[in-house]
Amino acid sequence: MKKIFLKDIAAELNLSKTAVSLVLNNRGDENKISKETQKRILDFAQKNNYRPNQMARGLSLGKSETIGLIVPNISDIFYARIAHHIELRAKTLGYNVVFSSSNEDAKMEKELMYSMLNRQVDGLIIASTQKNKDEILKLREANFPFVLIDRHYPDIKTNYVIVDNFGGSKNMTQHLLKNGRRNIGLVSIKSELDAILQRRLGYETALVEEGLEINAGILKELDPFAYKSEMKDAIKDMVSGLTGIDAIVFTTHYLAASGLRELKLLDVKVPSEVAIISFDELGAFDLVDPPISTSKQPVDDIGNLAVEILVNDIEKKNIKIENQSILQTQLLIRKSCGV
Amino acid sequence: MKKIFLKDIAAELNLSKTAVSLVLNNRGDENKISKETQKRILDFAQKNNYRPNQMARGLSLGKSETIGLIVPNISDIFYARIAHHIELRAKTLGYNVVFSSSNEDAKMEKELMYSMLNRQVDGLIIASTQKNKDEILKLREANFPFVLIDRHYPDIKTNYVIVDNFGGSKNMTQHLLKNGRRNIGLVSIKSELDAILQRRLGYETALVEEGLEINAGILKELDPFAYKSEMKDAIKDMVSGLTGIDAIVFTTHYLAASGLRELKLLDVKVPSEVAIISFDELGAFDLVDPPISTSKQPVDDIGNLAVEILVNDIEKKNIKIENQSILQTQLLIRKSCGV
DNA sequence: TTAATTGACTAAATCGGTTTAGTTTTCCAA
DNA sequence: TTGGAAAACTAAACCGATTTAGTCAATTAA
Repeated sequence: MKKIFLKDIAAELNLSKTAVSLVLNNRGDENKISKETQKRILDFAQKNNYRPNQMARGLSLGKSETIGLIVPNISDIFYARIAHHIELRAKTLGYNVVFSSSNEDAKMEKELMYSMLNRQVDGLIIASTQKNKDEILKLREANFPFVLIDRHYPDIKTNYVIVDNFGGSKNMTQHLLKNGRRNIGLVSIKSELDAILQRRLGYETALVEEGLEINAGILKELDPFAYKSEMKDAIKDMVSGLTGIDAIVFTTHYLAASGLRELKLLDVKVPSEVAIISFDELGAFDLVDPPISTSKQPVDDIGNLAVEILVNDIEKKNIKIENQSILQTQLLIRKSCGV
Repeated sequence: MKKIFLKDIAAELNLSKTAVSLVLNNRGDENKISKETQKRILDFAQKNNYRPNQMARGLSLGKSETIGLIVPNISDIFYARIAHHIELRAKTLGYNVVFSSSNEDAKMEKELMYSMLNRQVDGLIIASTQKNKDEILKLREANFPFVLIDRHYPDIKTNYVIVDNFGGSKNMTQHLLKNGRRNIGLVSIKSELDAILQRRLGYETALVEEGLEINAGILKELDPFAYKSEMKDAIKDMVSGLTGIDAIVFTTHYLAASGLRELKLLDVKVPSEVAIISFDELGAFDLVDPPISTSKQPVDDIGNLAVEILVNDIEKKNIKIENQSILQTQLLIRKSCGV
């Protein structure tokens, strides 16, 4: 069975490429192709398993029915899940997904954006490094459809779907306070990501509102790429007699996992000596010893909404969708914070 | 800054599209374009940020410098990790990656294969449902480059990269035997996947070689989509007085996670009453209570090797690469099996 | 009876690249 | 001084679709 092209069908049926193309694109009626001819074309195409060359189609139409997805790292379960939801939703709307990981590298991200644009994606969904302001502005200027997820540029007005990082983090901290913890540390990453700043701010606000002081000594910010090695000292320092904390808020799941590992190595009892809680969760946080409480992000909603906003934009449907969405996280209380 | 095309460059510099195209594809020298002209073209293209339309290029060249990746589910951490390695390796070799999830559905998988072919991917990497023999044969017949990963078709000779499921599973079981467990159950999924069959076979072989009988009552095969709800009964049944097992082998990570959940609900002590071990692992198996022993798959090697074999095939480089690879798993012993 | 309309199509341009088969001009050797 | 080769290009075909602007015959309206 060899490949068959539009012109083959046309030749075989003694018709023009035009007629065949129109019919196969469901525009036979409006172009007054007789019912009979339509049937002949459809049947023949079906029988010979005709599938249009999408490159040719894309070139001609100036679009590709493809969405580009750029995330920091597809092997991060959080982004993998979002990717899955994006994929599913996109498929139901007739779009394919091309993905790539930026590895938190601004240059790479920029490269990927252009690479995808050259591949004629119809729109982009980006969990950005937040270090490509210029490129984002260019995209917007060019009126190119895109949606930011997870991370947005606070001072640029764009479509985005993020979560309430501030609120989620404040909730977590308040929960610890409510349970009598007074000396709560924070382990975060060194980063200018707004999401991370907001989580820190949420933590601080909860403390301040409770009339507590913020103690810089128990506020650790680790290098995003070296957090595993830096974690040992950070934890050791926090639980030492000097600072003697009774709880830790982790601003992201892999920090919590790593932190718990260190706590165990130091034989610190969780939650009796130190309670912990994490923003976002890994797959098995409910199985961990102890099960870790989290502010869970609605990955399904993030993915679905992003696609909907994007496709709405691409197809200029003007269905009214709120395109600056801040979703709420869900506080899941498990043993790790003592109740 | 508006988009600039080949013909714009040509017009601007008073040259032909041919000259510009040749130079931009690094074929100026062999086509005797003067150094000076080459420099003019290169400079102008650079300055104006020229980026060729990949659809046009792809249409013309009949290739796209894109690899298609089909996995059962990108939100499964196992496939997400493989995807990440595939992506990294592909990028260094100049390829992009398009991915899609088949959701274990043969029809969907077939659909995706054709959809990607229509998008002119240069090659495919597939973790197949193993239910599309005909399509795989067609691919092979058409001499289309592809590599199977994780799951292969045992009776079709193709490129593949898989792991030694039999050996890995046998090792796990033998480890439990060595530690004095005699009544070892198996929890697997109902599936014709060769990988799953091999894992079961490895388990059975270990028992038989030890002179033990295989007891169908403690060999559970759950529905792949309903395993969560079926797990409760399966576990309850296995630990009941009648069958009274002292260990369980899980053939995949999510079964282990789910199974452990149920064991905890039933207040079965792991590993003192029942030891467990799992083929493959989630991100946090070392943090779980108790840390779960596993046969760990080399996801990085799987991804890298698959890309190498594929690109070698695409580019017909004939570098000698073994293209039927069976990689070894690594037995990681943790507390869950009692030592 | 004739012009206008409708029905059922088609030829050729187009999308933005790559590539084949030349074309000029210059230079050098016989 | 002339023919062949080399240097430095270019015109036009091509990839496989979509789309614009028609064509031609039959029918309808005036």
